[in-house]
Amino acid sequence: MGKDVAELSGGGGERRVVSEATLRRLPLYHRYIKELGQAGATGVSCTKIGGALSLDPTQVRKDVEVTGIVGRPKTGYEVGELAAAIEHFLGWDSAKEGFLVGVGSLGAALLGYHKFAEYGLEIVAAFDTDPAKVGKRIHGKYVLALEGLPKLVRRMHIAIGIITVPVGAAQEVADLLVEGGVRAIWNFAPTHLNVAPEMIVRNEDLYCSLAALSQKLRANVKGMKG
Amino acid sequence: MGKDVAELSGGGGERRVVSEATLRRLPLYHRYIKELGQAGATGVSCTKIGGALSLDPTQVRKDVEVTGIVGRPKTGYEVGELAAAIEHFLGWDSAKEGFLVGVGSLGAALLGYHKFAEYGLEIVAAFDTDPAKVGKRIHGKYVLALEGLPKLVRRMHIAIGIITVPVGAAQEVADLLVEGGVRAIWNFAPTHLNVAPEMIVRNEDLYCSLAALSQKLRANVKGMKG
DNA sequence: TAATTCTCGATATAAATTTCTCGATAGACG
DNA sequence: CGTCTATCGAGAAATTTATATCGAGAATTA
Repeated sequence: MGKDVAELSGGGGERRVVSEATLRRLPLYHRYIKELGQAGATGVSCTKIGGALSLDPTQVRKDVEVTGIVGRPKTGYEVGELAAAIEHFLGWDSAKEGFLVGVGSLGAALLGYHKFAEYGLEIVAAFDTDPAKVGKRIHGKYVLALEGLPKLVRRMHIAIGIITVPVGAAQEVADLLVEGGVRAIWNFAPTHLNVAPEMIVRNEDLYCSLAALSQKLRANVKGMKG
Repeated sequence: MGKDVAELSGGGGERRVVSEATLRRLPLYHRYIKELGQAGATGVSCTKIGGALSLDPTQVRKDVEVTGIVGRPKTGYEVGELAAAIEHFLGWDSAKEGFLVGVGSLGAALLGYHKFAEYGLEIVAAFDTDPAKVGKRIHGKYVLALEGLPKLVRRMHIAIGIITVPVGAAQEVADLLVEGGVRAIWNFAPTHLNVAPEMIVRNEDLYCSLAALSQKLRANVKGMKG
């Protein structure tokens, strides 16, 4: 249940399975080699990437391998090629459209993240129940009433729903998004969503993150005392 | 390098190592049993938790075990006890103070998350370089000039630094926080921070998260086609 | 042109995590 | 009061993930 892996058809038609950990590291590599490219470099090696990001070179190589790119001994990879390979693998070269629901402070902040477009996501509209917000534009995106959500999702073939509503409304919104036919949900509400298992759900739970940090801090203190 | 585990002295003085994955799941359990408690329930079983959160019951049991709590067969755990055990284990019962640096839209949104206090973090002040923001109050928190940051961190014994500045300024801010003596950094800037290895750094990289979602979506489409 | 060095790619090893299996015990029920 | 069921707790197995090792090929240098 809930294996943290993703399947995809590889270049030759065979399928590969990629770990969640790899998926989280690939964007880091991409960002780094982009910087290198802007600095004028043309080649990268896994050793170099690993050194810059405090990671094991072997691991970098394994991660990079899943994109299907092949490097050359001594040289490594060509910066542009590797960047393109990662972009393609992660699906950034085929942007998907998304709706954001819940224009609170976090939702509004996300609407301002215009760089999402570079990462395969274009937020085309926002939704809220607050009449004071409906009809306005925030960071250039129109805020619409929640009622029309499912129909619009279906009509516009929206693939991604972003939930930035309070906990109490999250499940309801998720249901509306699923009803409309989104295939993935990016959930910023700190709660577990009950949706069909084939739905792609990604929980962005700040409290969970904080918990991990908090625990490490506590363990750290105890460790110093003892 | 970078083992994702945390040590802590257990109840009897021995040390346990907890995986990052467990650390991320514990808050989910806590939230669920809190809901149960508010609904009037007094007892929970791992089976029940697992069922509600779509997780394996055995895994829930293993996770819960690290808090040191002991359950009773047939009954499970007492709701209040389990909640308290998780809270203590995660360090939520001993709040740490933090500074937030970078009062952009995301930073301002985080300043409004008053619930952080329940999770062991109290943001006591914010910092920014923008003179138009300095001196104002946002969500009740004062915005101060960046210059005084290290001194104030040291004087007030601030443990946590939250970075919500643009990428270009992140490393610089991290250095200031470290200089002041914070022990943990919660980094929302999409970049790798170079700090001493004993520092606790938690990266909250939305683009990486989005990448994972994007890739799964792409893999999903391919899978359906083929 | 040959030696050297660096890095990829594949294989093997080790570690960690999740899952499974087995008693043991407490509560429910007749 | 005895039987039955559900759940904990602990140990073992299986799966995943990360790390280390080795050989081969390409660029640099002498």
